Amino acid sequence: MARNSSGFRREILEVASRLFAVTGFKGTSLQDIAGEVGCSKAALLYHFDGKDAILTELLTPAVEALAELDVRLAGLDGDTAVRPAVEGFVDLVLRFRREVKILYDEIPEMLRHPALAGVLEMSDRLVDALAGRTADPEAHVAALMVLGAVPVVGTQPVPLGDDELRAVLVRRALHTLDHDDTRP
Amino acid sequence: MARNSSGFRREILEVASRLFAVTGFKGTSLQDIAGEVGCSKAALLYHFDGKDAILTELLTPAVEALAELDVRLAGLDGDTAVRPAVEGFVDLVLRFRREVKILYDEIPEMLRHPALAGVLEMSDRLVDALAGRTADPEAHVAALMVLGAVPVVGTQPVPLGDDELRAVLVRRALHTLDHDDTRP
DNA sequence: TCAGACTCTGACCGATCGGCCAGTTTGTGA
DNA sequence: TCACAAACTGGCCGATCGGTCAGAGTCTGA
Repeated sequence: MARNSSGFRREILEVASRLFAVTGFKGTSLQDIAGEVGCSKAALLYHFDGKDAILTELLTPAVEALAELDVRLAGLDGDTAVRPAVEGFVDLVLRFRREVKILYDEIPEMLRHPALAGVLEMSDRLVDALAGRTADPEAHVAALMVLGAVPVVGTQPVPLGDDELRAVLVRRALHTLDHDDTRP
Repeated sequence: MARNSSGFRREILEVASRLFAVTGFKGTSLQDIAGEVGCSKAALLYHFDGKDAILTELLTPAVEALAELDVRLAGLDGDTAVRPAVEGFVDLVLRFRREVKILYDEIPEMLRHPALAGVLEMSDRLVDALAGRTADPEAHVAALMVLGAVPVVGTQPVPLGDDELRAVLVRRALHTLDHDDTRP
C-alpha cells in the first residue's frame, strides 16, 4: 500500500471540493483532480465508484443538514417559523460554504467568457453603489444580498405581473438596504 | 436558399437561449440545438462562427445594458446612487431574465443529481417557512430574496468574522422579511 | 519466507463534443 | 436558360471525457 487509505480519500475529497467550487463539476475532469492530488486518474476510480460518487460524498452532509432543518421547521407554523428558518438557513449556508459554492459553480466559469468581460468589475461597482458608497461592512453585506436576491426572484416563477413584481422588488430591495421609500 | 436567413438566425438564437437556460451552456450541445431547430449541426456553424459565438450574441445586449447602468451610476455619489442602482438593477434583471438564467444555468442541472434529490422540494418548503406560511405574494418575494441573498453573501469574501457575518446576515434577512428582532 | 490481499499505474476503450470540408440542392439575377 | 452564389447536408476529424483492465509494486499475516 502506498498511502494511508482513508487519509488519501480525504485528500481526494478536499482537492475535488476545491476544484469543483472554482471550475464547476462539469468543468473539472478526473484528470484535473488526479493532477492536483498527484496520482493517476485510475487511482481516483479505485477509491471512488466514479466522478458522481465523489460529488455525492461531498454533498451528502450538506443535504442531510438541510433535511434536518426541513424536519425541524415542519413542526412550526406561521410567524413562529420565520426566525428559526432564517437562523437555520444562514447557519447551513455558512457551515457548508464550499458545498453551496459548488451549486453556483458555473457562474465564475461563465464570467470568464469573453462575452462577459468586465461584468465582474461592473458588479463590484454596482455593489458599491447599492451600499451607498460607504465602507460599512453591514451595508456591504446588504448590498451583496440584493445582488443575489434580485436575480433569483427574477428568474423564478412568481404570481405577480411584471410591473407589480418590479415594484415589489424595488421596494423590498430598498428596505433591505435601509433606504425605504419616503416619497408618497 | 432553404430559409429566410435572418429569421433562421433568430430562431437559432431563440432555441439556444431556451436550452442554455435549462440545461446550461456546457450541458447543451450543438446537436441538441440543431435537433430542436430541425436542421443539421453544420447549418448552425454556417450561421455562427461557433458555439461561443452563439452565446456571445445572446449575452451581448444584456452586458451592454449593464455597462450603461455602470456609467450612469458612476456619476452619482453616496446615498444618491442607491435608488437608481436598485431600480436599474431590477429593471436589468427583469428585462434580461433568460440571459440571467443562463448565468445560473448549472443549478437546475445540478439539482437533478441523485445526491441532491429532494433539495428542490425542501427549498420550496423553506421559502414557505421564510414567508411565514402566508399566501401574500410580497412575503413570498421577500422569502425568495432571502433564499437567493444568503448563499451569495456566504460564498463571497466579506470583511467580517464568521460570528459577525452570521449575526449581520440573520439581522438583515429578518429585516427583509419584516421580522426585525425586537428582543434586547 | 512466501502467498495473497491491497494499492496503484499506464494503456486503452467507447462515447461525445466542437468544428471542418467536399459536395449537393436551391434560389436568383443576367 | 444558365452560371453563380447562398444555404445546407452527411461524413469525418482530433480532442477530451469517464471509465475499464491487466499487471506491477508493496505491505502483511501466517
